Amino acid sequence: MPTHGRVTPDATDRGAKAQAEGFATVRQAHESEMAEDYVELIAELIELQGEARPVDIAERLGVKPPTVTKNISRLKDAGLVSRERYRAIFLTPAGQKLAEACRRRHRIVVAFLLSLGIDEDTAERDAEGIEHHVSENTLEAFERATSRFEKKC
Amino acid sequence: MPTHGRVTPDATDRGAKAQAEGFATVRQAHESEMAEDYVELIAELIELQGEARPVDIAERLGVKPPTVTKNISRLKDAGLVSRERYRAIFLTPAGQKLAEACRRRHRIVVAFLLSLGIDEDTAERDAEGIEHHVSENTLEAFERATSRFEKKC
DNA sequence: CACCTATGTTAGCCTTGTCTAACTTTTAGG
DNA sequence: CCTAAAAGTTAGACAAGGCTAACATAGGTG
Repeated sequence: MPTHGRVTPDATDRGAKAQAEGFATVRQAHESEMAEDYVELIAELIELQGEARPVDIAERLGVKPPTVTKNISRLKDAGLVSRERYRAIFLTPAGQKLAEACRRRHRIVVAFLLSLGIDEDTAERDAEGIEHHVSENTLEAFERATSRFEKKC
Repeated sequence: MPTHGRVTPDATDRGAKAQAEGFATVRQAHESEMAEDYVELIAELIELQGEARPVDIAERLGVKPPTVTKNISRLKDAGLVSRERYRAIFLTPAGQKLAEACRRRHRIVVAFLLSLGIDEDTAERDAEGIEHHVSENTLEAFERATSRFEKKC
């Protein structure tokens, strides 16, 4: 018997273990967020301007240039970007693949929020945070729901 | 005229400044995540077992006890919990208020995901990450959409 | 009531991601 | 082609949030 005032889990308690796994998932997502945000932005900049330079990345991320230098070198170690000192940044095949997945996810989340009637600024802002925590499962549900809403259902 | 191969922002570019603000918002959300997760869980444990003890918090968060000790002392500094050494943890009025807001948000996000046809485990998991990045605006849209779906619209 | 085990804390380390200050390289203009 | 400004890097600091190892306390039980 439990020592304290502990009771059998009731209906609202999905169990400590499941909950712990959920939090672990969130912590893991946080670890890949930096990489995802960078490659997504790099892909965007290459599309927009032909190349991604640290100064632009810093401006759009709202961080200072040294932060970008340090993080880019981490991405290089991770095999996501290729780059030589003082030159523009490019994505490796692995980086391109990740960027494409992130951009797809981002597009789906934004489109879904817009279909809910949320204004564009809010949709973009919230999507930036939400996208890293959406499972493939949920993403597909978003896609289905978006078209349902678009059909004025 | 821009120096490089830079072009006038096209339709898909919402501007560097807006984008930077979005990322700043996400970074700010990350700073309050720890506090929100803890107070939410503490409230849950108090409801479930009458008190919140570090060992249970650690188990449910999936972290080790020393991590809980350190973070609880941060929350105490922030005025969200009250507690004496070696005793159970309780929420201050400020902590209770925050916990209530978090639990409401959590409930809304979960209910919304469920209404989309997502299974319970996935809904709980994704909600854990998503809830910290949902603006009040979006939260209200979720509420509206949930009832729309429940009406089998 | 003394002690063993659970629980809790302290100390110290690590990684991530941010910053400022100072230095280096590139590059555009005269 | 030389030089100043813009861009990039390095060095070093710091806070957050994890961890392990070792120590401290509280409380139920023999």
